[in-house]
Amino acid sequence: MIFSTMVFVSLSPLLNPKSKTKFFPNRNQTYSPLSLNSSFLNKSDHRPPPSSSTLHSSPSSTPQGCRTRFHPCPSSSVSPPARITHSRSAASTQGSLYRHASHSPSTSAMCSGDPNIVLQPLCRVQTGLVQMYSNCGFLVEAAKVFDEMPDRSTVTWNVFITGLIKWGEVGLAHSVFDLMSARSIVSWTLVIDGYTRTNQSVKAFTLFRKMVQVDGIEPTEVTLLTIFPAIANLGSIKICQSVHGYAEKRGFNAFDIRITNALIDLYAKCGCIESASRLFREIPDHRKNSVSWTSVMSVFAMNGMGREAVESFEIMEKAGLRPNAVTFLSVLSACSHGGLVEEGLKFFNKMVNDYQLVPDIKHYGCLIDMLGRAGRVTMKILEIERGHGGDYVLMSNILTGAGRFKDAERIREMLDKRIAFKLPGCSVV
DNA sequence: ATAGGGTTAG
Repeated sequence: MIFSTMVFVSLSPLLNPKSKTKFFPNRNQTYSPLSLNSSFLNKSDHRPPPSSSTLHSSPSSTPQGCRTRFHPCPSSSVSPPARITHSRSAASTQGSLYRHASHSPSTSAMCSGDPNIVLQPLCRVQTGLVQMYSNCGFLVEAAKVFDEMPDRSTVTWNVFITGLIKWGEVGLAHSVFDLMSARSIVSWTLVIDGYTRTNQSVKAFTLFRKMVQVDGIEPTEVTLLTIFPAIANLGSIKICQSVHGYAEKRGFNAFDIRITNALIDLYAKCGCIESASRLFREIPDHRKNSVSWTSVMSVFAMNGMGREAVESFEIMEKAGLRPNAVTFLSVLSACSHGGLVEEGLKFFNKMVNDYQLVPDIKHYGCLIDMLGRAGRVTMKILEIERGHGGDYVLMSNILTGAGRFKDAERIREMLDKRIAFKLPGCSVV
């Protein structure tokens, strides 16, 4: 079939054994998923060294700037023993699914010879295979199954595109997307999302615009939430406004609080504080959730409006909404920028004691920044830490990173003393 | 059967 050949050609980099290693950068042992008792995917365990040129046809493959969850590590997410287990079940599943198909309720229909009904279960099984391989990072295997499928549904294509994007092959995913004859909104969203997450904002927005303007396809709320970070990255208030208008016109804004919250953030990042806070004010109170408040607090934080952020926090709390770690980060950042040291410390206390939230490096970063402006850095932080069993080592590392070797040294000493003090206590118990 | 992050320091 011509179509199949086209797909094959476009996937040839994936099917090229030389490119295999690229997908398993952390793999320290090689074995194939179906090698145990499958012959239809013949794998070699002795592959030539990676040849990046076979795949890097465009800079889009560059993983730099990608968010981490975008590039799960194959060897950590799927451990070798699990893989072997998986391999066995994959191979046996294949058989059992086929058996299942022959005993399924549609057996009579299949016997009647209706090709559509016969093909559907096969397509689904193979789609499942493509998905399984894609999720595990076995893109070559996924491509092979995909290529050899006699019949592919839109879901098959989407599943394969998902796999390619998940493992950083956005450019390749786009090529596959281009070959589709019937793209669903999921297909578009996937590729746009791939570009957004790899910081290819122009490509993301170009594709989004093509989808809406040329192909006349309506985005879903997921598509919009996907395109917002790209627009924020472009920093264009004009695009921000036009997308906002679109969302408003289609009713997204009214029916999905997530869209409104994301728009607040988008306006702020495009430098339009007034629009951001107006958008927030226009949300009916009963629809405001903690993310809405957090978003508006971060708008205040960006502009040194500490008082307003503190005030927002209090209103939010009174409304019975529970702040999370991000909420506290916003308010701490606002306190830091607004010079509200006492308030900032109070919020940090509240976070740890009242809400039992564990501060991370960003919270400490805010604290350091805040206290750094006021002087007295180390002792103040240690006061907090002593009360709440915080992480001295983390603190010490932060200070070392900031060039405060002397302070870091002192913290280590205190840590040692603390351990020395604690040990006898433990032995009594 | 397929997307599925509202908000994350400096």
